[in-house]
Amino acid sequence: MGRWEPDAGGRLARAALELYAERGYEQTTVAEIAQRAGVTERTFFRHFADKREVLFGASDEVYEVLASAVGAAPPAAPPLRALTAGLVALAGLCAERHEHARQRQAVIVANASLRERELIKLAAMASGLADALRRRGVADPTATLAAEAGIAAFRVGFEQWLAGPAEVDPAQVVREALDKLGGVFAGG
Amino acid sequence: MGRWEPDAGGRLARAALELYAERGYEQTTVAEIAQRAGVTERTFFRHFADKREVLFGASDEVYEVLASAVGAAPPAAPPLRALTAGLVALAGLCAERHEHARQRQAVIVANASLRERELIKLAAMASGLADALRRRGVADPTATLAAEAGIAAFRVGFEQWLAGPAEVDPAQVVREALDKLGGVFAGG
DNA sequence: GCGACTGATGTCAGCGAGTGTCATCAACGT
DNA sequence: ACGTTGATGACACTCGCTGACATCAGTCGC
Repeated sequence: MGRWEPDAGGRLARAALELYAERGYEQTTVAEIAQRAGVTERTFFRHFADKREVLFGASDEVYEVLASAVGAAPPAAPPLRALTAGLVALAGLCAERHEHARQRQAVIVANASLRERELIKLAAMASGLADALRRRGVADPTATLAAEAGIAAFRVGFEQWLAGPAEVDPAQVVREALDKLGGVFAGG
Repeated sequence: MGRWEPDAGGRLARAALELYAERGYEQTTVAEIAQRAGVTERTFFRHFADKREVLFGASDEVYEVLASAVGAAPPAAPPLRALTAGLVALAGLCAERHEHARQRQAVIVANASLRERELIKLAAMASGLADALRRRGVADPTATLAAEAGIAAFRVGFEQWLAGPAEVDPAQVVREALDKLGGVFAGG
């Protein structure tokens, strides 16, 4: 065993989510989070770039899943098919964590600066998705547009899934959102 | 004439854009902006909620133009037609200000927290756009999806317009972006 | 074993964003 | 003239965040 309790980052992330949920993001100070995690304020900022980032640490894993699922689609598959594969894989990541995702989302939507941070994470996802489509030979601006629209559909589907019961398959809800979006442009 | 020079807010907004462009957003302090505008730091925060908001003051006007153009489309027009009308009207607002828009955009893309703020403004536009579509009888989640995708297309078109010569009509570029996006879902 | 090194943490000083509060004083209405 | 209003100044304060240096268990080379 080390000089300190292990997993300081994990303790900080859990303490932060708890406190943000209990009393709100703005009413929570970094000093309080650090105290609950048993470290100093300075250590918080060694693990997370800022007070918001503590809720978004898992983003990196997400980019990889998205890109590899898009790349794994059959080479002859049209862009929409590859896009769907990526977003369905993304949805799969959350399937087992309905309650955690719901609590986290409740904290985020309750605060404007957390919503800002979420939006830039989604934009980064869209950017990575567009990259993955370009690697499949989809040209710009089509790749960018498809990625942006796809992420929008994902977001809408994800919110629907959060609002519903835990048994529902998030991947299926995301598929349906993409279908609906297709209807806007195809059916008029 | 009042006790002070008039239009303190305008002077602050101009001073801020100048300084952000000259030396970067993070290297500029609010005290410096206030000094260049001839007021105190406290006065800056009476005119703008924070250091970022000084670049986004015109947003309110934007929401109104968007909503009224969507509402003004013929009642029988399909959602895509109404959506296009709104985004084209929005593009028209910028037509005369190519250089100003370009400088402002350069400042924004150079800084992550300014990009965050821009994204939440765009999300607010999408939300208002979805409202306007719902008032036309478009049901959710179609209204939300169409609005999100439409804003994505607007953004892509707007960036293309900024990158090109000032004579190009931004409305036309936005139209083309929407067409391309339609191709993803229609043509496969 | 012993010393050098590493790496995560603590400690402290400090800057800058943003807020609450009260004072000031031209303009305006009565 | 007199009270009111509204924009501003002045000042103290909290909190997010950073840089610099100290500390010390574990580890590696010898």
